[in-house]
Amino acid sequence: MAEEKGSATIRAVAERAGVSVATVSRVINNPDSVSETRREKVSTAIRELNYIPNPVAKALGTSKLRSLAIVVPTVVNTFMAEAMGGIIEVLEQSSYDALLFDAQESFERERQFFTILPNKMIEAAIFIGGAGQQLDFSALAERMPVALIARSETPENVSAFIGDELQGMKRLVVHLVDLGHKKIGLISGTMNSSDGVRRFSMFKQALESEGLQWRPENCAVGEWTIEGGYQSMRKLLKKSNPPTAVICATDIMAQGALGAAYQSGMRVPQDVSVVGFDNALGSAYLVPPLTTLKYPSYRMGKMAAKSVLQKLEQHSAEYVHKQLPLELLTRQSSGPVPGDDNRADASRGERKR
Amino acid sequence: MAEEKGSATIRAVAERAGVSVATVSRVINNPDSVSETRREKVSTAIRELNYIPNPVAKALGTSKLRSLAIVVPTVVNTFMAEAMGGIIEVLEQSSYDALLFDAQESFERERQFFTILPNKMIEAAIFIGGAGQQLDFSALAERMPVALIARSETPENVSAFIGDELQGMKRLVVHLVDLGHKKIGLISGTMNSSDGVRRFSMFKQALESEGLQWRPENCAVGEWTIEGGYQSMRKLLKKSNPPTAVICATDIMAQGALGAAYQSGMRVPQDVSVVGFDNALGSAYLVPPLTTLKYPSYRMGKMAAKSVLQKLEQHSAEYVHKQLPLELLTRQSSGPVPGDDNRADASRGERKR
DNA sequence: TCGAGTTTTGTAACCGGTTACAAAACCGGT
DNA sequence: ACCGGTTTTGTAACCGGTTACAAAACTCGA
Repeated sequence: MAEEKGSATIRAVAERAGVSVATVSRVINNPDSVSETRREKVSTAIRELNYIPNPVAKALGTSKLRSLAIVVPTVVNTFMAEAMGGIIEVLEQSSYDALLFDAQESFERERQFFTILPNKMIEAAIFIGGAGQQLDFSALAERMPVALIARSETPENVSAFIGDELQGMKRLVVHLVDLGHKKIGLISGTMNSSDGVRRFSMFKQALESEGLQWRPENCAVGEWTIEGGYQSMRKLLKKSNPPTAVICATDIMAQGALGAAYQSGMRVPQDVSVVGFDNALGSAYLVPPLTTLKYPSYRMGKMAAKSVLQKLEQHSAEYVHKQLPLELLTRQSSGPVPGDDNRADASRGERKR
Repeated sequence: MAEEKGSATIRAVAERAGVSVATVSRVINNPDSVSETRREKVSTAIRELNYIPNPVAKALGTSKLRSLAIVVPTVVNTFMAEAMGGIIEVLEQSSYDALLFDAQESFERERQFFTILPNKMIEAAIFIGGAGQQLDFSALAERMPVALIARSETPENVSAFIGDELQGMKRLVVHLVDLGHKKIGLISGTMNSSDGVRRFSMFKQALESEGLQWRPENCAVGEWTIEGGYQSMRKLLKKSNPPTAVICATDIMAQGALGAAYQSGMRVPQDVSVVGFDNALGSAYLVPPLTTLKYPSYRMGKMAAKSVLQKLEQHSAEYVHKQLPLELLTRQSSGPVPGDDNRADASRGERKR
């Protein structure tokens, strides 16, 4: 015989069950400390009154609102979406809710969150990507558990999950070299972001470790968007002697590059190979399907959520710093270098290395 | 000379300023009711102590936590992402935060939110899409302002924003008919969702209004995902006499269909035309660029957020029910029917209608 | 200068929980 | 039946704000 809406107070329950409010509170938070009989009575009263503890009142007492922040540079991006999906899947089985903060691609806003978050009674924060400058997370981490996904910073007092991008970049280069490519280009995001700089230097390293020369004219930078990839590819293709293969810093940008190639009448991979970087949702269904690195964003989301949750319930929990391998997914957007007689060799993967 | 961290209490401020807590509270919430002198003193104290009111304590007093829920069937989807982006952009300039709830494609979970939300001291809710069954929103709407984005339900006491899908579907059909197509297929999501049923019946209506016959063998249903679109397209293409043009219920599915066509060796649009439905992020950069309807998800997100915010600050605000036109974006994935001698005509758009 | 009317201020109760502390109830052993 | 020790229970203070109400401090005209 349920009554009213679910808005009874703990005092009402106490009265109905003929016990004190403290007892009711105990039944809810620590049942074992209450005698069988009373526990029964209280439970019944709770059910009858359809009582649900007010989370805000609870929070005021405990300073814990059971909510955690997800901070993204933009929500309109499949990488973010996947990582968020992972986080949320984990949260779903906890008592925590996720508050979403979107920096709207503004570095300034991103940094503002540092001062906003602690005042919202948020218990933990997970930052995903963000092509912005380096940020000092350790100050924030002193106030709450912090996890970083796909960011380059790794202070001691935060957990961080990132792909092994250098190794990934090397795989990509080796893959293209195996196909006979010598002139390999890069399409990346703007250089005023730490991410851009990072990918760039990794690209150089990877080329060098294959004994190739890095040439500025084979590189183009722009926005971290489809459109950015599109524009960069056009720029590259306009050159008199364009690269025969192009590595894009994200799949999103690779998609733009594919579009640009198509519109310039270049066939992929016959005329030019294009490879991406994070296996965005849908990359397998592009035309042609994109050769890329599988960046385990969903999995990292889960790991990050688990790590902060653990830290939350057990303050002594360890910080996790994990660098995950990136797996090469060979699909159709990469092929033998045009006009290479060894083509057959290459495609059979018979080259050395 | 700021002190400590931003965790002073209102009593501390009151003491420092030599006034009562009530006065401090007034300075913050209703400055005009306080005399010039005291207001000054209090403001200074606030600044000096770096005081920021505790939102939870405030919420306990006012029953308002200044947070609102975004409910999505899944967060890993560009349509959702864009709508969320719109919502968040609006929220950013308000004092509200967004809590994210992901039903994980489970109808059961989606419905659970109805009972969860009211108990979280959430002040409003925005539901985006959701290919689930019809839900009764009016009960929830009695407890808080509710806005619906791209859902078919339209109770009186909620605000709802949806594209004019029937008209959109007709445009698509007309476009294809203009290109000479007679055998037009549909790829849609499962029929146990209201969305699926809706798109399906609209498709029939649209065909009929063009004097075409609806044929079950030209239709395929599956998951509302890329993979679903891929599978459905394969099914369609395997038929002995497949449709010459296929309408997909979402761009996501269309992307899968494009992939399937490519892998079956069919050229788009030379061998088969494929069109989508919501101009997902990136559809313009697919190969070939996808002809589709621009579904203004970002804009709807903004509208929805504005409407609940308005309702929140002014209880008498009107509910908004808006049906937005869907604009046809003609790109390269649709072309004249194969082997049509009138091809030239059609592509010049000289056919009647 | 007084006092009615208006504005500003302070006191204290309240929102709905948690929890320290003390009191009450219970336990088994002599 | 009594005792010390353990477990269960209740009282009341507290978290950090808001706000009703009454008191205090200002108006300004007679």
